[in-house]
Formats: sequence, structure tokens, C-alpha cells
Amino acid sequence: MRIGQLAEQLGTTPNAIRYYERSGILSAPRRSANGYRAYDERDAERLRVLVGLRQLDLPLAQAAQLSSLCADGRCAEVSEELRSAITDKRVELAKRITELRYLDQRLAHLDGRLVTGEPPKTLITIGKEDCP
Amino acid sequence: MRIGQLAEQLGTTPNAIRYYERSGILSAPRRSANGYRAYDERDAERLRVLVGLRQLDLPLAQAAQLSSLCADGRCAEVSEELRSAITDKRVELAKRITELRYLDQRLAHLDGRLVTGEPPKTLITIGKEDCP
DNA sequence: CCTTGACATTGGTGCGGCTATAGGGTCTAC
DNA sequence: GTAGACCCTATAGCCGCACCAATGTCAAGG
Repeated sequence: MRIGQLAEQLGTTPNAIRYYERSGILSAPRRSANGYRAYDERDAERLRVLVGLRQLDLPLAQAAQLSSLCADGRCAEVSEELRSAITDKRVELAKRITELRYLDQRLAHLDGRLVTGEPPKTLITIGKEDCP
Repeated sequence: MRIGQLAEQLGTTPNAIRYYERSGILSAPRRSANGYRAYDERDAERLRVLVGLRQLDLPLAQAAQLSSLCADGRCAEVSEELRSAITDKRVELAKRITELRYLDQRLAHLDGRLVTGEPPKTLITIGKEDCP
């Protein structure tokens, strides 16, 4: 399996895969005679896990650690760590969503002021008024 | 006014302000005898606008442009451009929030599987099951 | 055989918006 | 006189790739 096919299968890009390899996250695959990376099923599986974890938006470093644990057959530990990571992530997500919603409110409010009022002489007060 | 005080007033950092200056976004302020940056009220006001716009999460370049327009007394134009920027931003925000909520759902679902099931042999299917 | 076009390779820089650090100088208070 | 809080410049680092150039390699069609 070549890098392009693999990337497409997993919903990532050749560049990303090479980047993982460069950064030591992924072990270098076999090369075929022409020098192309040739991935076997084990490589692919490992990468699948990594990509899966990244799609959960875990930091690359953590995704790397977990996928390597998993590759070592220590999936029970992965499961535990993953649960804790998920919890943290969800807390973070909740916070982030709240922030974004608050920002949206402020934008809506400011928009309203810009529409109804005359153009403000200054924008100094942006985001300070009326939105605690 | 020295850089530290100004930064604190505006809820930013000295380093960030110096960065704006370095990148040509902010004109360099007067220096006092000891070489410290000395900001007057005009400087401060301009920066206040910039920071305000950044707090609305506009891209720095755009915030810079608008704050400079504003400093030139062309606030009417700012108002128009800002309205359009706000609209765009809100669209983007809505999308982002949806994404984050979807991610949260997937995390919750995966967490459930990790709790109830035995540890999975592989994590291959992460994020692929049951979440269309 | 030759061309065409789609892949691949290495090695590098660029992005945004700062933050952090190193290695100094300067002011104020005790 | 010295401790601590502030300031200066200059540089490196962060994240996770995306993108670029210059070059090599392959399969299919004429």
C-alpha cells in the first residue's frame, strides 16, 4: 500500500503521514524497490488508530502515546487513559462552546447597535457594554 | 503611561503590544528618557480599539485595518465593514459550534462504549460507529 | 519508443498570533 | 546597597500540518 492510497483510506493526507514519520510518531515503513513507502496492514492499523484519535481532536502527542500503547497490546491502559482524556476534552469543549456562544451574543449585540444607532464616533467600548 | 500599565488596562500583555508594534500594526510611541515606551491617550485609544476588535476574534490584519480607519476618523466606513465582518464571523461561529457539539457527542458515545463494554481489542473503529 | 499525466521523493518555508526565554538595563523602596 | 519590579532587544518556539520546488518513477495510450 502506498502513501497516497493509505492517506485517502484514512481521510488524511500523504503530507500528514510523512510528518508523523518525521516527528518520530510513526515508525518508518518498508520501502519498495523504487524508494516509495510501502505500508503493510500493521502499519495501516496503527495509523488508523492514530488518525482516529486525532479525529477526536486529542493533541497529537497524546494520540501518539495512546496509539503506541495500543500497538503494544496494552489496550486496557489505553481504555483507561482514553476515558480520562475524553472527560478532560469534554470539559474543555463545554467551556469552548460557551465562549463561542458568548462571543456570538456580543457580535449580535454589536451588530444591532451598528444597525440602529448612528455610526459610533469611536469603537472604544466595543464588547464592553451591556454584555457582562 | 508605560507598556505594562497599558497592557493591564486593556487586558493584554506587554509582549503582545510590542508584537503589534514590530509588525507595523501600531505606530511606535514616544520614548521617555530611559528608553521606555511612553504611551499617550491617543496611542491608548487606538490600541483599545484594536484590542476590542481582537476580542471579537477578528483576524489581526482586519482588526488592524479597521482600527486604523477608525483612527483616521472614518468611523462610518468602519461601521459598514465591521457589520459585514460580523456577519461572516457569526456564520463561521455557528459552523464551529456545530462541529464542536458533534465532536462532543462522539466523545460521549465513545465514553459510553468504553465504560460498558470490555476494553476493545483495537481502537480502529473509533469515531466511525454509530455517529453518521 | 515516446509522451503524458498522475503519482512519488526530500527538504524546506509559511501560517496565526502571539508566548517564552535569554541576557541585559533602570527605577524605587527599604 | 540590594532586592524586586519593571523595562529593553532579539530570538526561538508553539501547533499541525499545507504548500512549494525540483526531481524521480510508473502505467496507459498513441
